[in-house]
Amino acid sequence: MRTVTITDVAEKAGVSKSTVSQYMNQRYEYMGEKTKERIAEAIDELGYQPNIVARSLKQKTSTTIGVIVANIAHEFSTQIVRSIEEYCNASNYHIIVCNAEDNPEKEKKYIDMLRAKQVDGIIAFPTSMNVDLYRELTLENYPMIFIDRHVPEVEVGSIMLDNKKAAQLAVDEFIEHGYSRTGILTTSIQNHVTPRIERIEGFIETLHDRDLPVNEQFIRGVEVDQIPKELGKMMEQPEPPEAILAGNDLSLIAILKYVKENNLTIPEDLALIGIDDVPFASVYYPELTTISQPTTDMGRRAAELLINRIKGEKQSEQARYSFEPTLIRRASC
Amino acid sequence: MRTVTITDVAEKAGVSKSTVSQYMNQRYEYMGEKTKERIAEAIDELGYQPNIVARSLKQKTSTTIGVIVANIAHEFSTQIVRSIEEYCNASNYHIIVCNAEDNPEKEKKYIDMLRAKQVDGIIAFPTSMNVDLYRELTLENYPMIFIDRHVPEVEVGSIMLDNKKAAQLAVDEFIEHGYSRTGILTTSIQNHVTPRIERIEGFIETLHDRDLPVNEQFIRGVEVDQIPKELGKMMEQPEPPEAILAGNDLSLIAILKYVKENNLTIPEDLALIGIDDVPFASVYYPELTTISQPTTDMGRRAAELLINRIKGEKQSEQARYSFEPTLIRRASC
DNA sequence: TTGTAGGCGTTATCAG
DNA sequence: CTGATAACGCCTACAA
Repeated sequence: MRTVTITDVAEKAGVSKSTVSQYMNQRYEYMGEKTKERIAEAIDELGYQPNIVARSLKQKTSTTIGVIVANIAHEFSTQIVRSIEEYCNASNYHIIVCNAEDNPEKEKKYIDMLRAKQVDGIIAFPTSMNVDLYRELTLENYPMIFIDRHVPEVEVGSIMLDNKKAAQLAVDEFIEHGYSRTGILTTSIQNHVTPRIERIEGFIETLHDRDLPVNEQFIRGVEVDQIPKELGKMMEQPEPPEAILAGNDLSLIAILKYVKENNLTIPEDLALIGIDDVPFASVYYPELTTISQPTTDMGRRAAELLINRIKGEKQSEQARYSFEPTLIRRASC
Repeated sequence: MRTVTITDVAEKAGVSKSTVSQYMNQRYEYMGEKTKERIAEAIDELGYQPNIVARSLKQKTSTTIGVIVANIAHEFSTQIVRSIEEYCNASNYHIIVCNAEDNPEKEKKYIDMLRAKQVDGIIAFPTSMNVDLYRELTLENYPMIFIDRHVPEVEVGSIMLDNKKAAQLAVDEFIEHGYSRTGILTTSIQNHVTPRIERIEGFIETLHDRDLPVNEQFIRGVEVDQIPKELGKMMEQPEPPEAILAGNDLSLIAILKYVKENNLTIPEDLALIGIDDVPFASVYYPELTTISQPTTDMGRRAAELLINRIKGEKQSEQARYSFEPTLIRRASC
C-alpha cells in the first residue's frame, strides 16, 4: 500500500516537512548540500510521490482541465481532443474528457462536476442551451475557451473554422467545374449549431455573390439517418442537383450511402465535396475532394489560450480566433 | 469568485459544519425537518458546491479513473474510450485520458501522474515495456484493467479480442472463396503488441489446420508508411498473393492506397479483408468485408470490471476476458 | 438530533 | 538555511 507521505520522508531524512516541501518545489536556494542529499536519498528509498490532491487543496489548482465535447462521434472532435491532449501533456496538464452528446443537461452536469473537481479551466464545444451557465462562469472570470461553436451571448474566446469560407471554397469549386444546380446537406440544424448554420449561410451568400440561383430545396439540415432519403427527394426533382456539399464527415458517409445504393457515378451523376478531410478520402473511388480543417492547430491553440489564461495572462474578451479551411482538390468534383 | 464552503452554508443555516456534511451525504436519518430545509435553502442561495478535492483528500478516493491509450490514432482506441466514458458517466466517474503513443516512458510518466492524482484505478492499453511497474501496482493491489493487449507477466484482468479467431475467420473466408495464396499485413510488430502477434499466429495456425501452404513472404508487420511498399514486393512475386488480411484500420487504408495507385481491382486482382469495421466499409467500391470487434462491449466491460473492483469486489486474478470478433461479409473477398 | 475536535497531505508564513 | 504552525475544505468519531 503506497502511503508514504512527506512526513515519512522528513523523518527519515531527519529534517522537517517544510524543508522537504521546499526541496520538492525546487526551492533549494539556501539549502545545504548534505540536506539535499539526505532528502533525495529518503525520497528514493521510500519511493515517495507527492499527493497532488493535497497540493490541489492547498493551492487551489489542479493542473487539470476539462474538455467537454459536443459529440464525440465526429472524427473532427476526436482529432481536436487528441491535439489538446498533446499540448496539455507537454505543459504537464491533464485533461478530463466529457462527452455531452449534444445534450444540455449532460453538459450542465459535466460543468458542475468539473468545477467541483477544481479543474483549472474548461474547453467546450458548447451547446447553445446553457447560455446562462456559461455567462455566469465568465462573470466569475473562470478560464474557458469555446471551440468549433460560438455563443454570441457569452464573452469567451472561441476557436472557430471560417465556416463561410469553407462553404465558399466549395461553391467556387463547383462553379469552376461548371455546375449550376448545387446544394448542401448536413446533419440536423435543430439545435442551432454554429458551424452548420454558418456553412449553410456561407453557401447561400456565395451563390448570391456569384449571381447564381439558390434552390431552397437543395439546402437541408436533417438527422444523419434521414440524409439518404432527403437526398433522394432532391434527386427525384426534374432538375436535380449536379453537385452537393456535405456539411461534415457523417453527412458525407450518409450521402455516399445513397450514391452507392442508387448506382450513381461521381462526379458525373453527382459531384461531391465534403467538409472534413476523412481518412479514406484519398483511397475512395473516385478520390474525394474535401475541405479540411486545421484540427491540430485548432486544438493546440485552444489548449494554449486556456493554459495561458490559467497562468494569468490577460486576453481580449470575446475574441474569435478564425482558422482557414483548405480545399483539397481530388476527383469527386 | 466561487469560494463558498461548507462553513458558509453552516453559518447561514445556523447549524454546524457536520450537520451540513451529513446533509450533503444523504444521512438525514435523525435530522430535523426544519434543519434540512434551512440547509437546503442556504445551499441554494449560496450556490454551494462541495469541493471534491477536499473530499478526495479525506476519503482517499477521487471518483476518477485514468485511461492510458497506446495510440489514439487507431479508430479502435477512440471507440473504446468513448464506450468507457459512457459507462463511467453513468456511474458518476470521470476519466482522464492519456495518450502514450506507444512510448513506454510517456506511459510511465502518465501512470505516476495518475497515481499522484489519486485516481481510483487505471484502464490501460499496456506497452510491454513497463512490466515491472505494472507488477508493482498489482502487488499493491491497485485496481487496474488491461485492454486490447495482454502482459503475461502481470496478473491483471485483460479485455481481449479473440485475435486468433479473428484471423481464422478471415482465412476461412478466403478459403471459401477459393484463394490459396494468402497473406497478412499489419503495422509494426517491433514492440510485441499482443493483437498483432496473435493475429499473425492465428493466421498461420489456421492455414496449417486447413493444410494450406504458408508463404512467409506474405506475412509482414511493418510501419504503416512501409505497407504499400511491402505489399508491392509481394505483388511482384511470380505467384503473388490472391488475398490479404489487413491487421487493423491503418493497415487497411495503407493497402487500399497501394491498390489504388496500381489500379488493382478488388477482389479480382486482390481480395481483401480488414480487421476493424471502418466507417466507410459499406460505402467503398466494392464494399469491404471486415471483421469487427465489439468495441462498445469491450469498453463497457473494462469500465465495469474496474469500477466493481474499485468498489471492493473481488475478482479472479489473471482473468482474460475474451470477446468474439464477427465477420461482416461484404464484397471485397 | 446536532456540535466539537482532529486529521487527510501539502504549502505558506514567519521565526529562529 | 531550517523548522513550527496554521491553514486548505471536508469527513468522522465521539460528545452533548
